[in-house]
Amino acid sequence: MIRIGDFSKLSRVSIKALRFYDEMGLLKPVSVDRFTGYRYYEFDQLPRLHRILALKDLGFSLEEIGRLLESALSAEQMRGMLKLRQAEIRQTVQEEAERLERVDLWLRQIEQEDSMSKYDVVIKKVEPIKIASVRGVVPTPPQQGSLWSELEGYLARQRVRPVAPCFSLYHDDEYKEKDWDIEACEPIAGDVKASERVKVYTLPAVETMACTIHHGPFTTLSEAYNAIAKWIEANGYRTCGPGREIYLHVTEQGNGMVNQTDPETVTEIQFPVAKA
Amino acid sequence: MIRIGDFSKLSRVSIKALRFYDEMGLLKPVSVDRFTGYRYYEFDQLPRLHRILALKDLGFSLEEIGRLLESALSAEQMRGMLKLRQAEIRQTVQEEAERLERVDLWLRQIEQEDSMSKYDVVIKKVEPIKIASVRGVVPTPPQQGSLWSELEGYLARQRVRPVAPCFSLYHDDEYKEKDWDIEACEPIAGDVKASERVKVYTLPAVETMACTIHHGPFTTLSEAYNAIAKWIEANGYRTCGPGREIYLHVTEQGNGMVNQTDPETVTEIQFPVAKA
DNA sequence: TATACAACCTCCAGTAACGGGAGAGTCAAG
DNA sequence: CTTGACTCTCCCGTTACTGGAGGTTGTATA
Repeated sequence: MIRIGDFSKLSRVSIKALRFYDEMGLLKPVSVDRFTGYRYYEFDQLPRLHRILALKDLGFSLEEIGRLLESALSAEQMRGMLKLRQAEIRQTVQEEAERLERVDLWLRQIEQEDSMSKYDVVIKKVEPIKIASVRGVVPTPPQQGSLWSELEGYLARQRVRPVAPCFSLYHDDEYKEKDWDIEACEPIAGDVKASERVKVYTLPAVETMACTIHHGPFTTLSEAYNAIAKWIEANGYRTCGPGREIYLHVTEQGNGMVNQTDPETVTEIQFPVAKA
Repeated sequence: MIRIGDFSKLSRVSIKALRFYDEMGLLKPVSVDRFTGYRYYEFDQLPRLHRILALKDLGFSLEEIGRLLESALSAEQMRGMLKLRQAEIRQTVQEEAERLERVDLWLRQIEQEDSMSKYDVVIKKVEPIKIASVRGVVPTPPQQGSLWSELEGYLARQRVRPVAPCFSLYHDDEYKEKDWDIEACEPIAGDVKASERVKVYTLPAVETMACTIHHGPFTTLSEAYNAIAKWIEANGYRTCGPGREIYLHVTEQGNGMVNQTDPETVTEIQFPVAKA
């Protein structure tokens, strides 16, 4: 019978931890004085404690260790837990390696530009979204006004209100000098009739969407595109669908046209991506 | 001015998180209604929030992000933090890779023996320890009794009490058929005079000590040695000093000699190791 | 105008695995 | 009998939030 302090020294496990393992049911003292509450351990409990430490070392949580220590556990079940743990660790290693890549990219950018980039790219998950849209080919992006007039006019006649910021989908895979395939999209709720020109459907969720925010006039939007393209390539992704340009905050000129040069404009650029 | 719910939808950051960032001082709403407490945000706060998310993605804690967002931060300081983070991630990756090795070893052992090994090896840090010792060459380990008689006799005459379990140091690097160089050690406190045969000194701390526990008679101790040797090799370590055999719990026969066959004996085997 | 209901607020509890410390009781030696 | 080392329980703090209770506020509809 040894007291907790000595057992702690023998095992080099802190008293606090031993009490915690007692409470968790991982390692109960062989006896506890009913009046003083003193815990008394035995030497032959050291192997069990050692096993707890070994399993902790493999990264199991104490709860998992509790299950692993149940005597009724077969070698087969143990194998299953270990295989699972193996997969989890592999996952962690990969995630950390990717994170390291991203840190490296930040560092390279600071070296290059001697300052921090204006643009921060993050991966987000995007929910499915129901939209009404008009798609067409226009010479260049700033000339997509006709698509928007068509869409907004239709929705106004149907007395439909948008439920989130509108955005454009850019369907061309490559950069083009002219003739862009653009879809003007307006998120909606409830039932809206489609027409020949106006489609109504739900964009599916995107698990890995690379996103960045541009704060400034549309005329400088290309900087944001450059930054996100660089990020996507440097992090070993590739785009796998049309990019979105979300108009979070725009101002209008008197004539109902969007102000292309307002410096307060806020736009989000999104690209669905996948590991290359 | 947008309310928290809309800001949350725009940024795809939960309301709870936004309130938390407010509380942390990472992202204060541009205005808070003094009477209702409602938080009001602006579109141009999205870039800052995006930066927070990007830094979080690099694995910085919110506190670190707070410091990184201070406008007075130079590119040089930013570089420093990033370099530091880089080193931390590299460390994590390596630790996880080593952990993966250990899981693999467990799995291999289960495959081989179709059950779990009796021995769990863990790395521990061992504090410096002051000892009195007698070192000598004996034919085989079970015949080290003479060393112990000499040491215990001397300590008894000096009226010294041991303060921790006694142990042997095995100074031979390789396995030997006969003539083992063994040091019998007794931890002590306070000042003890040395003699020609009895040395008194402090064993230095060992940062990485591979430890396992043997529960059973001394006659089966070799199993523990086999297990720990296998573990050390499989995990890419090598021994870098004399092994310790710590007698945590022994019983004596009537004649004052240690009982070599008591199944309740508990012994710990330790080897200082370093990455090969 | 009344009312429903969505949105917002603050505060509290819980998460994993303990470490630190308070305040009180216990044990062994001198 | 006293000192000092040891032990007990209980509570708080750690991270980055999530979930929920209980109470306001804002807006849309009947």
